[in-house]
Amino acid sequence: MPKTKPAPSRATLPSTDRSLPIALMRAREKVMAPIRQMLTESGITEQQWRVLRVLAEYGPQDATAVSERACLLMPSLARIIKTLSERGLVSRVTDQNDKRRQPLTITAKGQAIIDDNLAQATVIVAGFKETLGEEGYETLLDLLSTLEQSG
Amino acid sequence: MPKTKPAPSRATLPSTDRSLPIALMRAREKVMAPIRQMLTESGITEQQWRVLRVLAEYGPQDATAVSERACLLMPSLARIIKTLSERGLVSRVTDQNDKRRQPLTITAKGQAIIDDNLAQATVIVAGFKETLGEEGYETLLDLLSTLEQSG
DNA sequence: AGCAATTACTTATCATGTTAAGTAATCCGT
DNA sequence: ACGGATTACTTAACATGATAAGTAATTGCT
Repeated sequence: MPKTKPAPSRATLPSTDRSLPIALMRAREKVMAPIRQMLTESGITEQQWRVLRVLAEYGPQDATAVSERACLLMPSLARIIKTLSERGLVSRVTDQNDKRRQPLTITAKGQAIIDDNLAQATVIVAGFKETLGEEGYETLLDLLSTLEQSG
Repeated sequence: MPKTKPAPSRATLPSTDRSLPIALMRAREKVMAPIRQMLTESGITEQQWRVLRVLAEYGPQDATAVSERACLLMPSLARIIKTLSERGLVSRVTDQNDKRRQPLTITAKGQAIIDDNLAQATVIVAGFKETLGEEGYETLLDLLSTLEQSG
């Protein structure tokens, strides 16, 4: 970050350097960088990875559930599912009890991607955990959780 | 979040519910939601707002500096600047000492948007600060900062 | 001076974020 | 049974995220 003159602005702006939204963004950026790099080698994006992980963790479920768990908006998810489906990483069928729903299932091919990357992903996250220390790590997750559930 | 069956996965996945990347994303989402809503009424996006804020806070500077401060990749920023420039919210000229550089300046019209929204933005952030408490808030920023500067 | 390496940006391409609107199926109260 | 909500997605349109490649100006080494 280049250091130039102070602030010629009229009002007293809360510095962007100490801005919560930006701090959250930078931290996330830092954490995701190595994970994204890992996933690139498997030919999938971070969001596709989240979808596969949710399906692997919670089992077959419809798009709305995946949306909440993977933190993806439905329009994005619709596109992602289409891609993953075409590539044979997930499969979907129409629920005959409620034809609006289309339960998703991870395929063996999709599970293989999880299996191939899980260990390394765990190591990466462990690295950050070590950076913050066990206590700091838990504190951070708690604070983030508090934020998320506020309002 | 719907609660279904546990995990039929082969390996022991670290639960996405306690995943650092996802927690960061959800928290950011929560914080930005009201800010985005506010900005929508001014007809600008969250990213455009960050660019204007950085220019207001640090004064005229070229795109690379804005990129780092506003946490935007250069390709995204190039498009945003084009838009903001066309709308007359920022102006850019070619630096005659180094014709590669194009220092950016916020216009009066751009500054007006900052002035119109600054107070409300401050209130919104103050709300989250209150949620976490003064101590928790500072702790959170410190932990995020530690993360960002690690590695 | 001369040329490779670097810097500051731009363009291209594909994937996602975001909001709004649309569609089909299901639910619900009367 | 029937029509107005609601639900589970899908499409559309525009802006941004991310990687790669391209361009022009500048730097630095010989």
